[in-house]
Amino acid sequence: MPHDLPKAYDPTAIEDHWAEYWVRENLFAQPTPKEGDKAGDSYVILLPPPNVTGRLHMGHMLNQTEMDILTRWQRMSGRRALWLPGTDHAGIATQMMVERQLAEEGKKRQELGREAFIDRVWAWKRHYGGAILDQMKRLGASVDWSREYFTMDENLSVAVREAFVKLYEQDLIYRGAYIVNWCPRCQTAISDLEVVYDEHKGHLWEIKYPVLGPGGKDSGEFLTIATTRPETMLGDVAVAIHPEDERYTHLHGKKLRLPLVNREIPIILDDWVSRDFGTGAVKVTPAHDPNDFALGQRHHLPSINIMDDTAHINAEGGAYTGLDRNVARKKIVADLEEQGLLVAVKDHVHNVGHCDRCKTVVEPRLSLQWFVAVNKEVEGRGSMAGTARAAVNEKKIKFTPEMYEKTYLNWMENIHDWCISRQLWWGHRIPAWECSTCHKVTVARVDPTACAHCGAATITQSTDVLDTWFSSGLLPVSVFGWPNITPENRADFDAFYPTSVLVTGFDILFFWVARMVMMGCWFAQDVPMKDGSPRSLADSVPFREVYIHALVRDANREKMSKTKGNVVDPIEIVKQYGTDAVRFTLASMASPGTDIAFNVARTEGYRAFANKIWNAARFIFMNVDKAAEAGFKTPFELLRGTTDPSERVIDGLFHLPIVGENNPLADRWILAELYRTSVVVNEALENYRFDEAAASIYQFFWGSFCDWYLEIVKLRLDFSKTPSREELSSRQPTEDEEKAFAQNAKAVEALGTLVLAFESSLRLLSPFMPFLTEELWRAVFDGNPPRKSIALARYPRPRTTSVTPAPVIEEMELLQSLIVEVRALRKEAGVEEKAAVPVEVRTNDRLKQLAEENREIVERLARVSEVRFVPSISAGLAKHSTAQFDVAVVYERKIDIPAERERLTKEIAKLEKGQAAAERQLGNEGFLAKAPAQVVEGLKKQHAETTLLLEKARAALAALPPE
RNA sequence: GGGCGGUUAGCUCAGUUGGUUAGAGCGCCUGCCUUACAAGCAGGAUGUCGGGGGUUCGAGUCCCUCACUGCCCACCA
Repeated sequence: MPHDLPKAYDPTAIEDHWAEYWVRENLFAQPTPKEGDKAGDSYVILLPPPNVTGRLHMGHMLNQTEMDILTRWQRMSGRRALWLPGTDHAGIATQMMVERQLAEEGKKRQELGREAFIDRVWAWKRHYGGAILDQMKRLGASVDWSREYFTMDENLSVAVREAFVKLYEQDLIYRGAYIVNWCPRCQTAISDLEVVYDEHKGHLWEIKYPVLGPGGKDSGEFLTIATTRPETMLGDVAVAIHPEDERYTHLHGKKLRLPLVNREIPIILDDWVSRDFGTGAVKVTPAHDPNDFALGQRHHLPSINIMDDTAHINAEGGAYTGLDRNVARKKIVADLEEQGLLVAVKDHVHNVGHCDRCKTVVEPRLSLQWFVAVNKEVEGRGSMAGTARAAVNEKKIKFTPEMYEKTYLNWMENIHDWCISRQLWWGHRIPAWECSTCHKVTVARVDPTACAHCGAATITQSTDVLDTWFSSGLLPVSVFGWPNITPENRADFDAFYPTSVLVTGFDILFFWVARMVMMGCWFAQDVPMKDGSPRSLADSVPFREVYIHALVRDANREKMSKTKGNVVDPIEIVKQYGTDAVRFTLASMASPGTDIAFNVARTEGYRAFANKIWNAARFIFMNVDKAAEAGFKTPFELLRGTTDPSERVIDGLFHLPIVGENNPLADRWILAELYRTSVVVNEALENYRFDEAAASIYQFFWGSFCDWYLEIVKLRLDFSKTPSREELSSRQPTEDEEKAFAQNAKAVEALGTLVLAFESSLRLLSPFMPFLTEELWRAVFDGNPPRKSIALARYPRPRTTSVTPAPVIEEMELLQSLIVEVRALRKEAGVEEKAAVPVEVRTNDRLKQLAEENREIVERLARVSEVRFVPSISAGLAKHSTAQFDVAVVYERKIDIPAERERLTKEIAKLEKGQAAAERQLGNEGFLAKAPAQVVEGLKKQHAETTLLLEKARAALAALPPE
């Protein structure tokens, strides 16, 4: 029995089932279009690939919820929707994970050797790498699993290699010795972006270096330098001072003796030195500081690297060789002090860079690395960064919120060359071979056997791998087949590139978004359009829009972190409240620009919403069953209006329902509200206003459909007196039975609208709450729906957005306000909840007619026994007034005079305030002259109403008997 | 040091190109198990829109300024 629903909605009872069903049936696969396929705009989203090592966190869930809403909405709107999932091999993160595993076995990766280690990582990936995608499946993400990618897949690796070789050929990739950020724990270079700075209370050590006199002997004079990293002095090759620093003019051209090392080093002059900082004299260590490196280049100084890969002092360090950098620092400071060369130790707060991945203090260090020259111009096509700037400047990529456009451009304008080599084992190995004969480098698409320069076979491949972001930066082109775009093999690329929107957090704006724009534009521009014409910048971008969403924080706005222990595990919350409730929470809090303070109180509220929908369904199904028992059509038949299962008929129903002018007010009203809601929701989604869309659906379903429509429709849902078919075949119906038939006709009509409105509401809600709506939608069709999933039905989308059927809504609102006023009066007069009382209404003809036509509704919803239309409300009755009517309940119990006086006094005060404000404006000539006529008219009307209400309220107060 | 946000009800947040007397959810108060739903229904209270100044007929909305707060970028040893 599909209609035998439990009283409370239990998400756990249905979610796993549907999640599995969607995957098993491969419902969201978007196959490669074939020649001759119906053309339709594609809607493509590339899932920002989570790390294979990842576990799903709230940020992922927000990100995925937004993408899923967009994709489901577009798919239901008839577009060729593709949401493409995959994972990132995450070089450092994954290597660390496996190293840790090895450590537990007491092993090191070096013991295994490169090949065995990589095998081990693959094994780890096969075993654990799918965890995060499994979580995604559980959450019902409507991705195309048949296209799932991994950044180290064969085809994607081919793309990486092609990109590297091509950039090398274009002279945009070079190898060089530069200062890079070195993580001694990960033992690799990392890019500037992977360094996070923390404020650190350290020291500024002032050390005096002996000035050498003639003959290279100590002159007895000293030059005092200041440093935060005394251990690097082992690599000093000079001391720099400002050329105009008068304190040191006499030292120009002199030399110093580097303490502890006893190396003779020059004093050099450079404008870069700040005279105000420290002592105005800077030690120069080109191998361990980017500024010093630049100084060294300018002054042609040597670089002395004093540390090994693990930040221990190397052979250059003399007595300190083999010491860890921190130990060396202590020892050096102690030794200097002993020699009387330590002048001062001052407290100093400065920023210290840490490895983003492992939080180890990074060491700026000179090393041989590979770089992408992002600013270098290539003849005829500008630079990579320049192209990426143009894409945004020329609005080929649109950012939401717009302000991120500025952030992006600002970064792109100050961008430096990108260090892409990593000294790791796990990743795409750099396709460069060094020749030990001629020492030149061979870069090739196919593994070479001999040096391209001298022909010698003495070549070895670089041991470095590429930055993970190099491969993920290529994803938008590589997942659709690049670089193998041939006439026979380009359908995916033509259909799906550029992708529609990138949905992501700002934390990877530079890491990933910016790199995709650079690489996407650069490589796609070389792929001609299908008709052979050159590809414009607009068609080269990797995505046409970027939607940047908020960060999910905890309920106290704190950033979630493992160390703080405030991480909310989405899977746990989902188990507790249901996926749909969590999704709805995230959607409704996802207003652009602000972070989300995730609060389970909201989720509780949306679980209640899910329950509300569930119970509305129970109510509807209860009546459907009643109707069926009485021999009326099933909702399936009602919905189709025919049993013809042809596509056209089914398609026809998947819009918004309409009812005729003769249907009761409530029917026309609820469909008008549905229409209005669907206008708002579609528009909100166009603009990534998930919050607005969610709020609008919530308000419609709960506030309009349940609170009003269901209550009203109950009056007509009467199937109880239906004579059976057998009975009727044998005799004429009696008079009572004739009445029952009439009643039944009304009931069937009511049920029809009810089911139509409900079915449409489910579709409207479906992208937000896919599980609940799937379950209920199928139940609407008695388990035999016209589509395999609600996700494949049509999204309610009005044909025009301009039409607002206002009169119906206005009439209904008038009726509602009458009911609300009566309810309030009842409460004030202390009428018992169950008692039905007569009311007196003084009003105009319009409301009188409306109230008479809908008398039953008023009576039921306001618990009224009789509506008396009177020329004026009887004396002694407490009344409420609106601009349209006065109303009072006829109830013998005495008015609570003090309470009534208080209420009226408050009301009068409020009205007076409003009246004064309106009069001030209307008395203002400037306002009358300059404000639009419609605003002035509105205010005049408002003022008239306020004045009327004020008169009524004052009269009512005066009429109150004294206490 | 440079840049970008935020500050609206007890809490979390909406509030479109300035336009009538500023909204929602949660929480709170009162009364109800009214046979879809107590995860519910009905009614109710609640705001110097961070401070100050300006522009305007009109400012939560635009401008200036101050305060508090968050983030991003840079990395002066």
